[in-house]
Amino acid sequence: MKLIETLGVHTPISKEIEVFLKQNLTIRKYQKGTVLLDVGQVCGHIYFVESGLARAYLASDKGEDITTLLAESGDFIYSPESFLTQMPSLETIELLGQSEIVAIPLHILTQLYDNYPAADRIGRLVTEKYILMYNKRVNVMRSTLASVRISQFMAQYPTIFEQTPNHHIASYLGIARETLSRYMSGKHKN
Amino acid sequence: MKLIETLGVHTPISKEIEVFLKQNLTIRKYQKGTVLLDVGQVCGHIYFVESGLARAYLASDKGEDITTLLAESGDFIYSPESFLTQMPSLETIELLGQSEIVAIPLHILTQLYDNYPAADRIGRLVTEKYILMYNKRVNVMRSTLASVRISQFMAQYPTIFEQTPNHHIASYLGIARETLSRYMSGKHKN
DNA sequence: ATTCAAAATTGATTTACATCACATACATTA
DNA sequence: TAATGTATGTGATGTAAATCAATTTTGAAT
Repeated sequence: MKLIETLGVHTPISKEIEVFLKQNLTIRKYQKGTVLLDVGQVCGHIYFVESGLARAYLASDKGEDITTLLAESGDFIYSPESFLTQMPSLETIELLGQSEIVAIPLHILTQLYDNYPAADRIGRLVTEKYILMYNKRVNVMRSTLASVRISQFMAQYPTIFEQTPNHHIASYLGIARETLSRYMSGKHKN
Repeated sequence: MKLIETLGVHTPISKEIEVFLKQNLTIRKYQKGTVLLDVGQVCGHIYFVESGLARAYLASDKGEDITTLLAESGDFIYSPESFLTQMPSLETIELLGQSEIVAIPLHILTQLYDNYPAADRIGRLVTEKYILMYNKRVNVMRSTLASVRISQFMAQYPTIFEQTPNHHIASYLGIARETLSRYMSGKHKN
């Protein structure tokens, strides 16, 4: 499991925790288009992408949906709003390609945290890493220029960039799909 | 200490931890303009605002600085990039008014986490709360319209909004100060 | 292979906002 | 209270990117 590996990056993970995780979690293969979480459901799992690609999105007022998160192999994806507050989700989570996913149920996570104090630390460190990620993302989003947003994204997530349909990336970056297209083919003014 | 109160919102905080914190941390009063962290220093503390107002900012290439965070009474402020990686900070943290601050040194935090397993959980929960905050912020930043950013900010942080100079809020939201000014006085077209 | 739908490209037009430039108001210190 | 700096307000102008409108390309399904 890549998941175990990923969790162990910050602190070595104890044998007991590893066993607990292996006993309670399984990798499952899903086909492209599978919806892991739908609008209105309470997000009861954190999903870990062992392989493949997933995205979360909000249905906007005007038809078009807004991609809020893209996750590749080694990333977690879930609805923070819904999972952490246990309120119905506004987001949908779907798979962009055939993927292997480990779904971590909330109750298993709770058991983990309650039975293995060291797990809280792992959880904290993982969460801190995501703080850094979000922080970087806010800084990218603040820069008005589409070109900057695009190049930063390409540099940071080359794999996601090449595997994800352009219009999803555009909405993730908060720009029009036509704009992304023009920058990609070098047909913007200047 | 408001800090103790704030930490206890999610999980009741044990007497031992409370004592440990009270023994190792103190509220200090600083005057307006005090710089808590300067560019190039490694961020060695998390600052908690007991009262007053603080902001973090990046010096941009072109004169103008970019406000990255505003913190009011009850908020934490620090440079996540520098604190979590222990690399020199790109950000400056300064006080916008006379404030009472609790500076939490990294080594105290480490002691806390190492000696009181329950502290990891508190840390995790606090960190998770910030995930929600950042998540919301990314969504605000994605909406192109300045008017939306402004009204969301006003609704979410009314106190900060009224107490902070407009140009800092503008740069926090990624818009020109003139634009904020126009929206405030209703002199934008439409 | 043929058909159909979804995605990407490209041009024309519009617009929200940045930028520039200056004026006014406010605050801080001498 | 004058003087200097800092913050805000307002108009004029320019521009990056949104929007509108087709068209072409790609991909999926039968």
